[in-house]
Order: sequence, then structure tokens, then C-alpha cells
Amino acid sequence: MFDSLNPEQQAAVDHTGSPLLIVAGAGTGKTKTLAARVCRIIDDGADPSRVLLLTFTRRAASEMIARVAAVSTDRAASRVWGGTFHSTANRLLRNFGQSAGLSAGFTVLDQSDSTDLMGIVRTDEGFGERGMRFPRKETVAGIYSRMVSSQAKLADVLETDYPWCADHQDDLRTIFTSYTTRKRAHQVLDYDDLLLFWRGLTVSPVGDAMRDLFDHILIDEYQDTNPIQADIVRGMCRPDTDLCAVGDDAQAIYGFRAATVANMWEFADRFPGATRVTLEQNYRSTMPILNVANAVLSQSDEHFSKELWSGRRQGLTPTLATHHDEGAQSTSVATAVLDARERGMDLREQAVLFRAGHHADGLELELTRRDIPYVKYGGLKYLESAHVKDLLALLRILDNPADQLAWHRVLASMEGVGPATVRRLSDELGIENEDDDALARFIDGAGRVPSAAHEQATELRGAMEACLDGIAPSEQVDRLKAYCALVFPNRYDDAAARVADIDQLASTAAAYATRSRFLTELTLDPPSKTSDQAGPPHLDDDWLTLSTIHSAKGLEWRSVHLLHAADGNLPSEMALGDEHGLAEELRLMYVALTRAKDELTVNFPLRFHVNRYAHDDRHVYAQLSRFIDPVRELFDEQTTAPEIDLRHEAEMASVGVADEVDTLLAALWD
DNA sequence: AGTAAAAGGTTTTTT
DNA sequence: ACCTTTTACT
Repeated sequence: MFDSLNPEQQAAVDHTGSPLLIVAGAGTGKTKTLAARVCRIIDDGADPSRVLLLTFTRRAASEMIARVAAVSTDRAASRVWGGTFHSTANRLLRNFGQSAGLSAGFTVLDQSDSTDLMGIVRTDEGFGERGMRFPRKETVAGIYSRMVSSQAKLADVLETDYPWCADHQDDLRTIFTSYTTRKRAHQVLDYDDLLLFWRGLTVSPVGDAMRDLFDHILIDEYQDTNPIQADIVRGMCRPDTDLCAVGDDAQAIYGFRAATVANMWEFADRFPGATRVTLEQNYRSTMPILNVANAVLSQSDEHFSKELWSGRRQGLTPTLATHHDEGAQSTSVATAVLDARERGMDLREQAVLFRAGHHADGLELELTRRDIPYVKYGGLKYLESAHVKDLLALLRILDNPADQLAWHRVLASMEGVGPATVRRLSDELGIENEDDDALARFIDGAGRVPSAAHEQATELRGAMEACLDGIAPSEQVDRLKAYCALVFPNRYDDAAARVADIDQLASTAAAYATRSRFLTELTLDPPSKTSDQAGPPHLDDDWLTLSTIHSAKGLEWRSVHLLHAADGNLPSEMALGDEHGLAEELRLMYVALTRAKDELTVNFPLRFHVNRYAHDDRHVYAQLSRFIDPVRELFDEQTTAPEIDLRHEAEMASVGVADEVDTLLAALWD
């Protein structure tokens, strides 16, 4: 079944009788060990459907279950309950939610939905009046989520994480109250609510029924769970529940989401009698790469002590490449990638990693220019693009006519309809009244729209009526596309492209039997690829992976190129202030370095642009990342020659030309 | 009164 | 590039 487990892995697989914490360093065969343990549990006679496997992404869960099913002797192995905390909460709340006052048909708000709702509440409550600058809706939502998921007081969150918003404390309180009221009134839950309601149920009368569902609970990436999730784990365990948590405190990178490694450190306190097993043998990287990673990590002591080692003693020395500027970095990385391919390393075996989505902007241009196929993970998601949200709002109204947020978006999409008209229409349709007839009334012609929107409204009513007729989700998308074609030109410059893009959504929808299933799956497990590339050109083609370090968690490539290893980028400028933030940035660097199996290149441009927006010429001269500088001697250093700066000379020349042109022009009216 | 267009600002990372 | 605020226009 699972060949050649080392003694520690075997111990982790075989252990029974007390809660188990596996501290598994990067590349130490964590996934294999966890899968083997699930297998062992099933082969010992457990009912697979009474095993709960909580992972960080839905994909990780299905991969692991597939692995178990492939080797298990029990055919039913695929019936293991697997998923993220959020998707599991969703499933449980559909069954047990009634006792918490939830209707089974509740809607889940994703990040951007809750942000939009926060924005609506914000304007309805009348903040942002003259002269008074108010935090943006993203910031308001961020404050809220951090407060809830870390269970901290508003005042403390403001002081430590949002000092520039401290003036608005009272206003924020008002907004949060109203936000919560609306969520409840319209039967919608945001991500935080999913966890809060789950935790609430564990201490409610149905708690015992929930605890009786599972005999074995396994949790992956335990270092990235937050205090509420730790409570949930505690709350789902009976005294005899077999519990196993796996994690690496050196790879904790979700502190911004209120995850805390304290959950790992305090595991033995929360679960008395707990056993700990540590995995240190790395099967992924060569020693020269691990030496760098270990040296970087040793700059912080905020973790269980552990030193990775590998049987792969020999290997290429990692490269530290210094570039003149961002452009040189892009050119150099693109060239290095192609060189590696020449040597026989497919693009799929290589990856480019970076701290923030926009750090790859320059490289993306260069790759496109050279026709190098790539897929980007992280950054702005497909579902977050405005036109996709427009269409999803239409589906959500059909699914839940009480979804005020979706109505808001849809009504405002019509010509000549602004905030005031939306409010009037909401009243006329009775959307605020928890009244399910709003949709029926709208289709029947209720709601007086401005004359500019007459045609659009007629089309909308017809399309919605057709969609209620029980046609397949993909056909509904297709039918609604006609309405999009009508309103997009007012809203977007590139309307035609956006309308055409809706087809992609239709093909995604084709995989789902019902509209509501489609919507829920989409919010809980959104496709992680970025929008601009509509997926790999051809499935059997070769393509390069571009990814944020966060999205690269748990993955590995033969060759890894890290971009922008400069102070201000990694560590991020925003983390420089506090110690914990800085420690997290260091772990982020560690995660990036440990993704590489054979080859590692750390890139560092001497200058980079200051602001993420506006592609102007403003730039700063950077320092090499403070995490890399002390360990420079472990690298081979390489400097790409500065290109002749034509732009500078062009600028000088342009002054003269501009003067001449102006003189010529002036002559026309003088 | 209310919408559209123009100007001005802007703390990553994600379930 | 997007969101918020200000101003201009109907």
C-alpha cells in the first residue's frame, strides 16, 4: 500500500489511543502520511463515512481522498467526509441549522459580497459626508472580519491593525450592527458566520448529534487555523474521538486571517495526553536548497525547533540574481525559464513565485510577448471581475428572491438607475420585507423604471421568467447573457469581450445539476486561476505556473524562481512595523524557498516602481531582502548587466522636440 | 432631485 | 485598475 514509510511517519500512521499532533516540516511526506493514516483507520474497520478530513482547500481534500481510495482495500473509502472548514460548516448547517434559527436555504456571501453589503450599509447609514473621509468598504470589511475571526474587541483591532481608522470607531460600530441585522433578516451568512454558527451548534442541543457523526477527525495545515476553528475542533470531539492534527508552525502564513500558531503550541493543553510526532526528513529538495531555507528560518525562533535534512546531498547551488530594474528581472526570468526548457525541464516543472499578485505584472507582459504559455494563481480571481458578479447576481435572485444584495446590483445595472432609484424600486418590489414575492411581482411588471431602462427591464423580466422554468443552469446563464449584452455597453468599455466571456461561466455551470448547487459550490470553492488567462491554452500543452506564495502552499516544482526579494516587497512594506508581521513574512520566504526540488533562483531588482497603480516612472532603490542578506554566502551571485537606459535619453531629447512642436502650434494662432 | 462624467486617492496575502 | 468624492448636467 504505502511503500517505505520512515519510522516517524510509520509511528504517526499507527498511533492510537490519544490525540496526535504531527509536526511535519516542508516536504517531509505529510500528505502521504496523512493519507496512509486514513487508510490504516479504514483498514482497521472504521466506517469511512464516519471519518472527517479537514483541509485548507477543497482540492487538497479531494486529492487526499483519491489517494486513499486508490490504495484502500475498502471500496467505500471515497465516502470519507472531506473539505475545508467552511464547506463542512455549510453541509452541517444545511442539516442542523434549523435549530440555530437558520433556514436550510440560506445563501453564502463570499468576500466581495460581504464587502459590497458593507458598502451599501455604509452609504445607507450616511457616512462619508462632505469633507469627512471615510475608510473604503474593503477596509471596513477587513476590520470586521479581523475582529470576528480573532474574537478581539473593535478598539484593540483598530489600535493594532488599523490605526488610521481609529477616528471612526463609533461609526464602524453602527455599520457593523446594521450589517449583522441585514444578514440575519435576509438569511445570508458570510465566511465568518459559517464558522461561528458551526461552533455555536457544537454547544447547542444538537451538539451531541453532531459529535456522533464522526469517530475520527483529521486536520491538515493546523498552523493556519484560527481560534474559532480550534474551538470547533474541540467541540466536535467526544472523549473517545480519535483526533489527529498535522501542521508546520514554520509555515504559518495566514495570520492576516487571524490564524494563529498558538493552536499548535497549545495543542497539548487543549487535548490532555496528546502525543507529538515530528517529521524532519525532507524528500523534496537538495541539501544546498535546504541549507538556505534552514538558515533563513533560523533568523526567527517563533517555532518548534526542527531542522530539515535530506538524503539528496548534492545539488546546484541556489542563485541570487541581482537585476538593474524590474524589466531586467522579467527578461532574465523569462530567459532562464526558456533555457531550462531547452535543457529538458518542461514548463510545468517550473514556477515563478511572488508575494503579491501585481509583482508579476511585468513578467506577464514579457511572457506574453515571447509566447510562453502560463497560468497565474492568486491575485484577482475570475469570479471577482465585475461582469461575472453581474451575472451571478441575476442567478442569485432567481435562487433566493430575498437576496437584497443581488437585487441591488441588478437594479443598479440598468441605464438611468442610480442609488435613489434603486431605493425606490426596492420599496415598490418589497425587497426589504423578507417577502419572497418580490421576484414574481417584478416579472409581472412591478417597479417603474426610468424610460431609458424600459427595453432593458423588459428583457430582464423575460429572461428571469424563462430561467424559472426549470431549465439547466448553463442554459439559464445563456439566456441571461442576452440581458448582459444589453446593459454591458453602458457599464464597460470592453463590453463585447465581457459578454463573450459569459460563455465560460455557462460551461462551468454545465457541470452542475441545479442552480443553487452551482452558486454554493462557486462561492465555497472558487476556481483559483486568474481571469485574464481563460485557462491553459490546451490541456495537454505545457505551461508555466505563476503563483503568489500563499497559493503555492503545499506544492512543489523542480525549479522555482522567486521574484522581488527586496525589502518592502518581501518582507512587505506593511509588515515592517511589527514583530509578528515580520516573523510571518519570514515564514513566507521560507515557504517560497522550500517549494524548490532541484533549482532555486532568488531575484532582486535594484529599483522598482513605487505605486502599484499608475505606471509612471516613480521608483525607489531597493535593499536586498533582510531575510536573504545574512545568508548571501549560500548563493551563487549573478548580476545582469544594466541595459542602456534609452528612456532617459529619450526624455532629454523629447524636451527639445516638444518645444519645437509647441512653437509650431503657437504659430497657428499668433 | 438624481444621474453621469470627471477628478482624486489608494495598505498584500484568501476560505 | 477600481472606488469614492466632487462637479456638471438633465
